[in-house]
Amino acid sequence: MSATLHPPRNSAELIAAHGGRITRTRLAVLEILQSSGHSLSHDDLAARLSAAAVPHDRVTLYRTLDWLVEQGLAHRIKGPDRAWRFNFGGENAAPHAHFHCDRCGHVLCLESVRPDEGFALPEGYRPERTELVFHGTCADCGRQVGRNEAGGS
Amino acid sequence: MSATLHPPRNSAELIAAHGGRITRTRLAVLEILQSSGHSLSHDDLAARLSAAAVPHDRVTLYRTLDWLVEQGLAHRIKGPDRAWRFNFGGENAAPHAHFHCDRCGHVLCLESVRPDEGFALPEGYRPERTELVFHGTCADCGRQVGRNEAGGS
DNA sequence: CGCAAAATGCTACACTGTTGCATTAGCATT
DNA sequence: AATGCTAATGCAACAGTGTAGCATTTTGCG
Repeated sequence: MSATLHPPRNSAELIAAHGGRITRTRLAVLEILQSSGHSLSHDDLAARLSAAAVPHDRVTLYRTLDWLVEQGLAHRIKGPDRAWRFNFGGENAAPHAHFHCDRCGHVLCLESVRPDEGFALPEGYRPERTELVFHGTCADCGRQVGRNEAGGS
Repeated sequence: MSATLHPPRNSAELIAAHGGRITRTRLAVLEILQSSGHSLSHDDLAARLSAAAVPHDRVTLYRTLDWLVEQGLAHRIKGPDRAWRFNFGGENAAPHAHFHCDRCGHVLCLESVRPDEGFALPEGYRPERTELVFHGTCADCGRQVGRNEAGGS
């Protein structure tokens, strides 16, 4: 949001730039999100924190995620199940579609697909936000399937 | 499914035609769904059953809804919250978009809007099903807002 | 350092949905 | 109408996801 010549680069700077205090959980979560290729659920995050031996509390993790989303440092996405997914960024993210892979379960952002196409809604409806989600096989899983089929398993 | 000249009309016939036993809960749920103008959650249904003095059990209601969906007699839709919505039909329903009204909270089917438009996904993605949901103000609520604003509240 | 506010870590709870299992009831058949 | 098989129910218990309240700790600042 600020027009500094040196925007914050690392997690600690990012947090501070948003007026938040730098804490163990915020740092770790931000870094995990930044390094993940796809969105992560609360549960995924908790597992990775444990794996990294970062002590944490369920509730604090929920609150940390809420805060990151509030600050525009993370992006909250619906998953195929009842749990939210989170990924890094969102600050400068334009509306985009998502992809739920039926094979690996990952939820991916399709930045290149805009849901704002001109749909003709019935008279009287006033849409303000459009959610577009594809379900199927993602690029990674598609490659694996192709390989297996080619191999003639 | 069957090509009879006299397709089942009432709830009991519908249930029987699908090889199910005719029970209190199934009858009541089907009738409530048929007479509702918008989709209903498990909780909505439970409330209406209570209002109609139809004794019922939480679990049985869940199972009844599962069965109706399985049989194509009902249609299961995601809501804005974590709860599913259900509406009558689905048997001969083509894929269509949905509308979540931010004002009244209703979830509506937009049968006229098809999500199968030609979106250009990145290389390798194989979509099999597309979910298209609009969030905003529905036609009913839009009318009310218009009236209030015109009245100069 | 010392302080105030922010953030944490508990515990407890709410909501949505599922599982297992003994019991009941629908319905086809006698 | 009675019988019997099995679908369907009702109950209790549990699982996953998320929230509320509140005392305690930590952070960052002056």
